[in-house]
Amino acid sequence: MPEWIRTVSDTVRNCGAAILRAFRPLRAAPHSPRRPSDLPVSQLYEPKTFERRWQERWQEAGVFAAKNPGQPGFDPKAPKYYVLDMFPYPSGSGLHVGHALGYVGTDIVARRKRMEGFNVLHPMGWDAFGLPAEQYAIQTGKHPRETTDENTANFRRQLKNIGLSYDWSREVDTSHPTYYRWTQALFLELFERGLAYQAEASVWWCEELKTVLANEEVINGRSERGNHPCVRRPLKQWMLKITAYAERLLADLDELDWPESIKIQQREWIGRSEGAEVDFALEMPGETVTVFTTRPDTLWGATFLVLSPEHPLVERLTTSQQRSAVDEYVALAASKSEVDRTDASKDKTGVFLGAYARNPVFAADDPRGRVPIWIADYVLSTYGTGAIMSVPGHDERDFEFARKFDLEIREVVQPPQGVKGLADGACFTGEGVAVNSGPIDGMPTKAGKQHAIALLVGKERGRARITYKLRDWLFSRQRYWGEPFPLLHKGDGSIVPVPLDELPVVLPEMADFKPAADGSAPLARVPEWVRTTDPTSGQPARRDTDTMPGWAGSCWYWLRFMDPRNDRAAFAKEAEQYWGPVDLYVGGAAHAVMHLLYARFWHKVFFDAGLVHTKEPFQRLFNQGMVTAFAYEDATGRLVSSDEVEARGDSYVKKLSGEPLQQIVTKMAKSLKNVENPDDIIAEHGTDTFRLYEMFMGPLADSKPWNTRDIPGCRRFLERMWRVYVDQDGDASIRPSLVLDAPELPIEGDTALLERALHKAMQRTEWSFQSLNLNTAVAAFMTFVNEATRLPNALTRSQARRFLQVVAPFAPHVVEELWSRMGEPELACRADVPRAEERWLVEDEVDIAVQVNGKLRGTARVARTADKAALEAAARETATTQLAGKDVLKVVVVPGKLVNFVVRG
RNA sequence: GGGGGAAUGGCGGAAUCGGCAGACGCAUCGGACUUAAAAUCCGAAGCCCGCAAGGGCAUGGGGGUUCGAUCCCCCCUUCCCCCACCA
Repeated sequence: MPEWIRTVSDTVRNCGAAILRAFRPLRAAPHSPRRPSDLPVSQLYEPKTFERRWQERWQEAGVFAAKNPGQPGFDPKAPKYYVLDMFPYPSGSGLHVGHALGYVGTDIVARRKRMEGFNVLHPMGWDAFGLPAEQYAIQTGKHPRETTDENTANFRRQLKNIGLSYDWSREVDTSHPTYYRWTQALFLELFERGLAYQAEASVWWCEELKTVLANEEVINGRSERGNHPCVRRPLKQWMLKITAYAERLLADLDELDWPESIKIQQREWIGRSEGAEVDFALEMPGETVTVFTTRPDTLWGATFLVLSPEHPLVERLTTSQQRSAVDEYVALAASKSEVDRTDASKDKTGVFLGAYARNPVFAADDPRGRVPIWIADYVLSTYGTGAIMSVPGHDERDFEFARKFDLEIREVVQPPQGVKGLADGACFTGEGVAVNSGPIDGMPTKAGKQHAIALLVGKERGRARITYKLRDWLFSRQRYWGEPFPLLHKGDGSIVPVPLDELPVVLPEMADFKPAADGSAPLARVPEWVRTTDPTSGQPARRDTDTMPGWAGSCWYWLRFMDPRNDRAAFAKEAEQYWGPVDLYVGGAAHAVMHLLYARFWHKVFFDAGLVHTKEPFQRLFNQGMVTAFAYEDATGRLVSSDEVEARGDSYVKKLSGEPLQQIVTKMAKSLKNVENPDDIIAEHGTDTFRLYEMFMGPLADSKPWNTRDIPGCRRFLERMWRVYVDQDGDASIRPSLVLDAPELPIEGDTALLERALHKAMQRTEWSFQSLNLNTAVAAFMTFVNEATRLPNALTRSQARRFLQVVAPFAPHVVEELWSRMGEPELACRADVPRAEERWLVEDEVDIAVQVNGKLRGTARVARTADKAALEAAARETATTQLAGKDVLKVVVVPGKLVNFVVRG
């Protein structure tokens, strides 16, 4: 017995007698080639009886399996469309309704594009390597392979439950050797191109996690994952030279169809600034300290230098009188949590080194050129040269510092008229005119910068320089659950890649993969894995024991999806030629910087290597909004768990005490018991209701609260739609007028009314796809069904059929069910999309607004083609009383819209 | 502190171009059906005054442009997100 028949009959068996009556033998059998006539068919909308069945049918028919060029069934005439979700990290807690929002949105787009005739690539996979997976594994005592497999199984089940039209034959798992083999191979591409290097770097170290972290993974001195304190430590680490691509990562943003806010964030992160390096001579012969400044025009106002506490010259420059104070400060800065160090609002601190430097723009005997050297933790060792010249007159931080330590403040830029400057006791940081600046006096800031640089170049004391905030990317971790570096360390200290045909370098099995207390890599504890031979030379070698960070696998996964089972290359060139770039990439704004920047970087390296044919991976990016939740707080502002709250009409009270509560909007949180799981909604209302509600909540891009109370509205819509199709009077599976060979009615009277309504719904649906405000499409469906409910006998088979084609991407299961009941032999998801036609969208008669002085005073019904004079005449009639005794000064007539009388008196 | 986004009934939201504010849904109220309830169907409803006809006020607040502003411009308030000593 086929599975779906069993499902239906099980349901029948399990239900009570009352529900049994709802199941009646099918009578419309001649029109339904797929249905045996003895099959019980429900008259009621019961999604459980058919949703799973249609999901299996799609799977069997392979409707969502995308064909690559050269594969059987590939249609070379069909245009391609690649719609990609940001693939999830498969956490132990599973998907909640917020994740599902974007997935449902892209699924609707993918389904619609397929119906429009595109060859659609819509894949899904798992970003399964990384710290959280390992932490979770350690907590539960299970191997991360095991927990990852359990979690991905759960995610896969949840996603399938939502009826998403992924091509599951392309599923990838970044933690699987068949995938990370190619992550390693592509890393070697970067290595061979000199973009991966080892460096002794001052890096973030997290004692709790026993690993180094990238700058981006540390927020205010605490780890992004787990919120553990972090400190800086010098360690030898693998770095990727993303800074070599800074300029292109910046410039190529312009051509992308991305939200402007994301582009701005990326520009900000790359942080290009133009300026100059200036060499200040030290009082030790031949020694200089180099500073970076964006304002070389203010050199004449530099009254002291500040080095970062970590600056290499600090040790040598400190005089004996200052020694103890400096040592204390340096130690303090090193031990201080970065929370304190990076807090911009805190007081400036610092210590004088006792040493002086010479400002190169002043003559050797000019006292203004002798500047004291300080250290302060507001100067970062990792940006510019780790040292600055302080111009307290024209930089807020320097100003604050100078005031605190009573250092000289000199005005060298005159603010424009009316802007406050030093004369008013304020620091002026804008552009003005140079003063007290010798050769550049009188020059505007822009010209002053150029002249100052030319002057420095002439004296060989400086040069123009472009700096980026973007740093090279710390790419190694001393953890277990990641891609091993495919590199061998030879006895002579050289590092060679593992040959491509020896990949993957598989993670060794380890029972205890906890990080070591000293921070050494867990892989170093597997000597039989570490000790190997270099296949090229036959000499003994040691494997690199670091692993790649969690980001590695997501730096190229969209390319693997194009050709996921290729075992000769990461992806075939022909596959990339055809599918690239991603046409629509949807995910949360949380990845605005890191993932999207890293992915662009790798893609550009591949472009240079001739592996891909586009400069950028993602042509259009769309950020889905956050799904928030309602929460309730009592009079004291304390939040109350959702399961203790009861709705009383418009207000909310605490169940036990009856205490009144205030409804607010927050993030979903376990502690508030307001996290929603799609499984629960689907179990209660069905997949289609869940999908519709996800979209109906509001525009895809907006942040909006989940409200379980609203869900029945979508369910009721589907039930109403069902009743429009399924015979309510007799016991057939469908209204007799809708079956395959039903006579087509002439489009007149009520039927013409429905035709108009249908075209309106089609038009609004088309609009909704442009902005991805799919909520308005759902509203349009509801409006049509309301109309059809009012006029059940006027609905023709053609209209019923076309409506299903429009709804199909949104509520695919119920559409397939009704479609097949109508006798359609093919699957609805393979049908085409009917288009709205202009002739059905224009009305013969329209209501125009009649305004007096811009205020609505009535409406007038006029022919669509009426001319301005006729419109005005009709409007005058409507507004007779309001116009009586008034002077009409002007009449504004907007054909088809309104007439506005401007009157006096 | 900087950047981005937002603010419309009791709630979620709608309103292609500057042209009838509140579509669609939730909650609410009324009616029909029912022994009753549920479900369903039909209907009401922004707020204020009024028996009504009608009028006034309304898209966070204040100004402006316009015959006309949820929409464009300026100022302000609140909320959300991101980044925060980058010289």
